[in-house]
Amino acid sequence: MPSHVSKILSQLYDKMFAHFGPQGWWPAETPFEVILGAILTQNTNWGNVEKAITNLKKSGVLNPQALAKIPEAKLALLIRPAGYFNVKAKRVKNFLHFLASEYEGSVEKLCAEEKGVLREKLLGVKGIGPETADSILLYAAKKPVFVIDQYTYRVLTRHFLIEEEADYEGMQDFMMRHLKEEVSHFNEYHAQFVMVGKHFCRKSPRCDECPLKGVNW
DNA sequence: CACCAGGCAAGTA
DNA sequence: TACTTGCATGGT
Repeated sequence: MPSHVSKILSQLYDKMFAHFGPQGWWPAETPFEVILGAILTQNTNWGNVEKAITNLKKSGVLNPQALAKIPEAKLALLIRPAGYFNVKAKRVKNFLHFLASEYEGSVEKLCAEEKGVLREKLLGVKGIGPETADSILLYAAKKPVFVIDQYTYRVLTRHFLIEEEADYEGMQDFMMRHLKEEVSHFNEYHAQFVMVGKHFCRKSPRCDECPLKGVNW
């Protein structure tokens, strides 16, 4: 028996999906690329991340082994278009050290780790916070985890589905409590939140044109 | 020109 | 504990 909130969330999803169509996240060719993208896109436009990824690919270092060998300063120059390149170079290096020491440098082994254990271990890496960890869990390791971001917060608060004071864990609990635990659905739902957030629910919202306008509950 | 972008850690009081 | 600040490029 679906709860009232579950029905609302289902309506929201249907409206967004009808407007934007399937997003097919994450836009990457390999799980390792997903992980790098998750770190590089922190507070950064995805287009800039793509430039950085392209640089890594052209330099032939878009794999854990090659990337671990190049100096941090060199890495920073390659990812320069993604912004915050010095901090992000360190964060990528932190992750690579973690991958080497905990999973013998194997992304496949990392992805085979149990969900809760992996989440805690990822959060132990300096530079990987809740959103980055959950993006890795969902989009690289295919674990059923709902990713929360600023757009999620804006949509949920502006539609009075959660309180303004809600934190990351609170929003994640809310979503996961009311949705069927399914990787493909968590994947697409989060992507739809980002799309509606980008186009209609910014700091200067276009609520009158938003596909979520007129959802009745 | 101002504002924004798929966060996080470190510093301050 | 609860705020604030630094990090930085590139598109609109």
